[in-house]
Amino acid sequence: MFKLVAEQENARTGILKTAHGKIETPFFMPVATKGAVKLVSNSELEEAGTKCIICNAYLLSISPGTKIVKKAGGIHKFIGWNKGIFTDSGGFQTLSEKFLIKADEKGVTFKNPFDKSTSFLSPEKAVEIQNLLESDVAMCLDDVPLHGSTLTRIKESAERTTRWAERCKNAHKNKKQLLFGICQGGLNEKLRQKSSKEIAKIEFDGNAIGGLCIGETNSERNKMVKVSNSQFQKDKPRYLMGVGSPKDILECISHGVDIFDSCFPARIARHRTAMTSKGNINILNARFAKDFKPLDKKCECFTCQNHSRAFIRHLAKTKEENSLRLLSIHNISFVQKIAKEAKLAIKENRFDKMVKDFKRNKQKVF
RNA sequence: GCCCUGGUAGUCUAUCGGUUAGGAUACGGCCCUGUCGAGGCUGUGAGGCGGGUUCAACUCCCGCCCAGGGCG
Repeated sequence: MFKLVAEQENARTGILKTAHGKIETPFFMPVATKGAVKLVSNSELEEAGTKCIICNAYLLSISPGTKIVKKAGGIHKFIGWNKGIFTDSGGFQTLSEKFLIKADEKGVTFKNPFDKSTSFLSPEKAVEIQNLLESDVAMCLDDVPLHGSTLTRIKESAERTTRWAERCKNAHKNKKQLLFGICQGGLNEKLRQKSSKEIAKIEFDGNAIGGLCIGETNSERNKMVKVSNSQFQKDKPRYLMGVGSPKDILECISHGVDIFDSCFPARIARHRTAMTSKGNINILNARFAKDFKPLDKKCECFTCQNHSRAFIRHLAKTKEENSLRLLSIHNISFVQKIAKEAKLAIKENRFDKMVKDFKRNKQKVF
């Protein structure tokens, strides 16, 4: 299922075996909430170096519904993606006022975002949906406390997440599908440690770190990542949910994380920001009007091989949506390249140097 | 030559005899991290020129300049 290949201090590279092939870690999953990464086609995703994406099981269960996906022959056939697919349970949507109506021990009641109906999601239901979708990796339903929650609330959510994790494990029937547990614990070291230990004990196929990237500082996040990874089995994949940026990914790889997912690269692309080795740039800036260089000098993505900053800026200025697509392709490629280079660097025992070079190269922080 | 209308940031425009002259766009900056979000926040920047009335004028009056329209 998961095999460690090489390590350098806490950083590791390995191979995750799924029903749709082996995926080398560390890897980054672009977010395809409703079955597609916004503005980017599947072939463009592949060309960008994507081996795995993550969809949202809860949202897919509302539209088009599990029946249609099943009839299509499973989620891979439905969305036309033959590589890895994780599905998120919907737990993260509890953070959004637009979704949450109430959450208690039984599960979560959500507003349906597409109409005015409501739906109920229990741990069992979340697993059942993901079983029916036939994703490669299913995620447990967790109870995520908002950033800044009281200790009482963080404790409640962590304990409930463990109970829900056990229920998810018992409900999981799809033998071809892996199931990952998720820890909580907010920013409290003891609760985070306890939660991670409890999740590890249930013996999932992989362990995820949840409840981060919701407003905490980088050092707070890194601390929690270290705490969780210290409790997780070394021979199981570790997935940090919600990260992110090149810098964050590199930092967390150095703390032993194997898998990442985030809407960040694609979202900031839609907001006209391009990631470069020297920091993020806002392509709308006047200084790019006559800049005929690619977004990033060393990038080999479709965008950088074919188009200049000046052209992309021109498209963005004139509100041509293709500009956002080109930026999305670039940012996803950029992050994929970081993950790929990290993998090689760990194998060659020079990952620490890679991180140092990366940070030195930048004029500002990502 | 005469008449009319109008001159407010780089551009377009709102309002007003008295508080920080509002907005759009442009320019600059910041943010976004298990997505219903191609979004959000923010900074710089303005009353053609000269005179008059008034306690007080971007605002009312006069002249000039400029622009647009009309008549000859």
